[in-house]
Amino acid sequence: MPYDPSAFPPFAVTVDLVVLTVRRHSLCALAVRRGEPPFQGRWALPGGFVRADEDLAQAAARELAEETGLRVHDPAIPAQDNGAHLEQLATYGDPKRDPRMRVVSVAHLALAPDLPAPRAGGDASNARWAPVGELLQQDGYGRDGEPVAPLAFDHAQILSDGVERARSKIEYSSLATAFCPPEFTVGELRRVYEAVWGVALDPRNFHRKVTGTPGFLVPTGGTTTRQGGRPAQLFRAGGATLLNPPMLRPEV
Amino acid sequence: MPYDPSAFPPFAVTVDLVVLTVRRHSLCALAVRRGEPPFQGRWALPGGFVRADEDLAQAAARELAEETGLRVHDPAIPAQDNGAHLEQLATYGDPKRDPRMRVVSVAHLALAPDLPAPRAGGDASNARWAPVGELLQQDGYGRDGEPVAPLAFDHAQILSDGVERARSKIEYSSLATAFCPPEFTVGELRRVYEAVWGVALDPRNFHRKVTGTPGFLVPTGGTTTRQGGRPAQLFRAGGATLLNPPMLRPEV
DNA sequence: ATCATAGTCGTCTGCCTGACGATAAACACT
DNA sequence: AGTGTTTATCGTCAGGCAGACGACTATGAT
Repeated sequence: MPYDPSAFPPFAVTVDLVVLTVRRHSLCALAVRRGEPPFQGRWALPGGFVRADEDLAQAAARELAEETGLRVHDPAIPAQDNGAHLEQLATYGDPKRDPRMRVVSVAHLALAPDLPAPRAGGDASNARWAPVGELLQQDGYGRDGEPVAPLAFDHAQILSDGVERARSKIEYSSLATAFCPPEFTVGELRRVYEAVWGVALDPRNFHRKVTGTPGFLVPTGGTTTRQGGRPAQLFRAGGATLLNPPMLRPEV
Repeated sequence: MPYDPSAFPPFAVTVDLVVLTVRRHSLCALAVRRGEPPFQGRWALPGGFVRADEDLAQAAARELAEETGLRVHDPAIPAQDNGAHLEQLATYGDPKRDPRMRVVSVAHLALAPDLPAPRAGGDASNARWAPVGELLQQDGYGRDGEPVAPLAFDHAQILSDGVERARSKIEYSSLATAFCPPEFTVGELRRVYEAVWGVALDPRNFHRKVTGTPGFLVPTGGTTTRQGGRPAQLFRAGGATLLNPPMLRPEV
C-alpha cells in the first residue's frame, strides 16, 4: 500500500515550556503575555512551533534560549554546570485545546537558577517570573495589584503538571541543584527544597542528609557568608543523579 | 497577525502502545508484525494515527481495545477492576524516525493481567506476547527458534522507556495490581514484582510489607490453592494508589 | 560587649527493612 | 497413614535511617 497523505489528518506540533526557578523563597515560572488572539493580553507559557527538520528536544532548547538566553545542560559534561536542566514533561492534544486548529503540544520542563529579568523579544513587560501559586489561582489579584486571569489555553494544567513533576523529582534525584548557581551552600539548597515543596525543613537533619549522601555534593573548598551568619561551605553538584535513599518530603 | 497555515509544517500524529503483562514468570510486551513497508515483516509496537476529533488518551484506548479487547480502567470507579491501566509515556519526534514522513508518536503505557492469545485483525500469527528481553536484544534467536530482528522504527527505545517506567512505578505506587486478576494472592503479587524487576524477593518480608501498608490490599475473605501448597488469602486492590514508604527494589 | 543569624556536629528514640527461624495447610507420592 | 514438597504466614532480631532537638561556632549588626 503506497503512502497516502489523505490517510491521516494533519496536526500542528508545538513545544510549550514550564520554566521554573526559585526567587525570593518562592517557586516561580516564566510567563509571557500573548500579543495576539486567541487569549490576547493573557499570560501563557512560552512556546512555539516545532520546525520541519527539528527534533522535539532541539525545539524546546531553542525556545528556551530564545526566551531566557539559557543554554541546556549537557549531561555528557558532568560535574560542570553549563546550563539549565531540560526534560520532556507530557503531551497535550485535546482537539479543542486551541480554537484555531488542531495543535498537539509537547510540553517540556526546564529548571534554572535565579536569573536576571527575562526577555521576550526585548520587551520586558511581556515576560515575567511569577510565583506559581499566583499563576494557578483562578481569580483575585497578584502581589503587584494586577488582576489575575487564568493562563491561556490549557497552560494551567501544563504548569500544574510541571510543578508536580519538579516536586516529586527532587525527592529521589539531585535535580534540586539545577535551581542553584554553580557553587552553593547547604542552606541555599535547603531553601530550594523549602520553596518547591512549600514546607520548612530542619536545617540540621537536612545538612546531615545531603552531606551524607555519596556523590550528591562535592565541596569546593571555599566558603561564603552571603546569607549572613556563620560562613558556610561551598559545594558543587556531584556526579550522582539518583538519591538512594531519597529525600523525604514531610507529609501534609 | 492573522492565522497563517503556511507558518507551521504539518505533522502526522500517532499513538504507539507499550502493553505489558506478566506471563509464565516473565515480563512480556505485545508485539505486532508489520504487513507493509517500511520494516515489512518485522515486529513493532501496536499503534496508529490519531483521528481528527480524538483526544490522545482516547486514541490510545481505542488502539488498545482494537488490539487486545481490553477496556481501560476508570479510576472514577475505585475498588473495582474494570480494565487495564493506561497512561501516557512519552513522545518521540525525531525527524527521521519514520522514513516516509514527519511523524510524532505519543507513546502510551498499558498494564494488563495475563490474557488469552492476542488478536490483531483476527490473525494470530501477526500478534504475540514476547518477553521484553527477547524484543530488546539485538540479534540471536528467540525461545521458539525464530531469528530475532530489532523492533521497527525507534520502538526498541520506546519499549525500553516503558519497561523502565513500569519498573520504577511499581516501587512507589500500587500499580503492580494492574498486572493481576481482580482477585489475587500475596504470592501472585510477589511474582509480579519478581518478573518486572527480574529479582527474587523474600516471601516473608514481602508479605509483611504489602499486608502492612494501609489501603494497598483488601481481603475478600476467600482463599485459593491454585498455586499449590497451603491455601492463600485472596485480596483485591485497595484504594491506595501511592505507597508510602515505597516498596524497595533490591539493589543490583 | 551583646544579640541575631546561620551553619555544623551530636544524641536519642522509634520505625522500617533485611535476614532468617518456625509453624501451618494443602498436594503427591509411597 | 506417613513422608516429602510446596506455598503461606507469623515471629524475632539487628542495623540503618529519619525526626526531634540540644549544643556549639563563626560571622555581622547594634
